[in-house]
Amino acid sequence: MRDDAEKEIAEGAGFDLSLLLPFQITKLSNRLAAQARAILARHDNLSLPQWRIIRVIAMGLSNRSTEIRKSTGIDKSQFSKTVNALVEEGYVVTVPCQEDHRQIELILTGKAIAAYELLAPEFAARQQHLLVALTPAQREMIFPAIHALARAAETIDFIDTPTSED
Amino acid sequence: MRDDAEKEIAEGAGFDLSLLLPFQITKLSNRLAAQARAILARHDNLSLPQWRIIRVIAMGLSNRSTEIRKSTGIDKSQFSKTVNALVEEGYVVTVPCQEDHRQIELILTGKAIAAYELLAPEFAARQQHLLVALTPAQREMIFPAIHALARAAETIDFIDTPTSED
DNA sequence: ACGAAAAGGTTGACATCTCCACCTTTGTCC
DNA sequence: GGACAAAGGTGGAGATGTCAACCTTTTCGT
Repeated sequence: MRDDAEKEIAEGAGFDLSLLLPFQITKLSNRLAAQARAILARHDNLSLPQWRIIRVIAMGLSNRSTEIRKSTGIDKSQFSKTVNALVEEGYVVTVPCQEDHRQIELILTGKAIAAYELLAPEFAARQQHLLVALTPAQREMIFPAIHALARAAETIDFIDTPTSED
Repeated sequence: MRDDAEKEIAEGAGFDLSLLLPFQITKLSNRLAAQARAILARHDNLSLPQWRIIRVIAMGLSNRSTEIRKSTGIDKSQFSKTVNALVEEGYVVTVPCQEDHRQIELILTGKAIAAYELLAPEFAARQQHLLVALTPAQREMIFPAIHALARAAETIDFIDTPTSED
C-alpha cells in the first residue's frame, strides 16, 4: 500500500511545477502586489486596498459603497475596515446614501485627490511597463484568458469523487 | 488646482477597470485560492501553504528546505512556521541536513502521502478544468505570458520621477 | 587561515485576509 | 400590509502574509 504510493510519487518526479497554472498565477500575483506596495511606499503610506478604493472613486465609476466594493473585489468585512481607516486618515468622507439607507456614499477629500494625481501616473507607467513585456499576441489574449480562468475558478463541480468517498 | 484635478478625474470616468492587468490578476488569484481552499476543505484540514509544501516534496523535487521553500515561493518566515505546523500535525518529519547544517531535510509521513494520494487527483482534475476553459491559442501562450509578467513585476525602475519629487 | 559578507532559518510584531455571527434596511410574496 | 428572505454593513476571532531583527553556518577574498 505504502509501496505503491511511493512508486506513484517517484514516477511523478519529473513533473514540472511551472505547468501548475494556479501556482504560477499566485506567484505572479504576489510579485505584482509587492511591486505595487513598493510604488506606494515611495510616496504615501496608503495600503494597497486603500489605494484601490481611492482609485475606483477617483475614476468616477461610482460613489455608492456597494458598487465600489464590488468593483474592487474586496470582501465586505475588509472593505468596511479599510473605509474606516480611510476616513480616519482624512482621505474620505462618508455621507448617508439617500436611495438606499443601508449603503453610504464615499467622497474623496483633497488629500485623496492629491494622492491620486501623484500616484496615478506611476501606476499608468507601471501598467505600460507590464504590457510592453508581452508580445502583441500575448497582449491580445491575456485579458480574455484571465476572464475565462476567473469563470472556471468559480466552481468545483468538476470533481466527480465527492465527500462520500472520505 | 483642485478644479483641474477634478476635471482630469472626470475625464477619466470612462476608463475601464477590466483593463488594469494587476488588478485582474489579483482577483483571479484570489478566486483560484478560494477554489483550492474549497477542494482542501472537502477532505483534509490542510492549509493551502501546507498543501503546496507537501506537493513539492511528494513530487520528488527535493527534500532540502531551501529548495522546497524557493519552489513554493513562500517566504522564509512563513515557510518556517508552516513546516513547524506540518511537523506538529504529523505530516512531516525533519532531519538535519548533512551537506549544509543550516538547512533541514523534510520527509513526508504516511499521513502526508495518503493526503497527497487523495488530493492530487482532484487538483489534477481542477488543472484540467482550468485548461479546457482556455482556447488552444490561449493555452499556448498563457505560461510564457505569466513568466514575462513575473519578470516585469520584479522591478520598479520604469518610474522616472523618483523620490526627489516628494 | 582569518575575517567579512552572504545565505539559511527562527522568532516576534504587525498588517492583511477570511470566515462567521449579528444587526439593519430592502425587496418579495402571499 | 405583514412576515420573511435577501442584501448591505459591522465587528470579532483566527488564519495567513509581510517585515525586520537576530543568530548560525557557509562562502569568499585576501
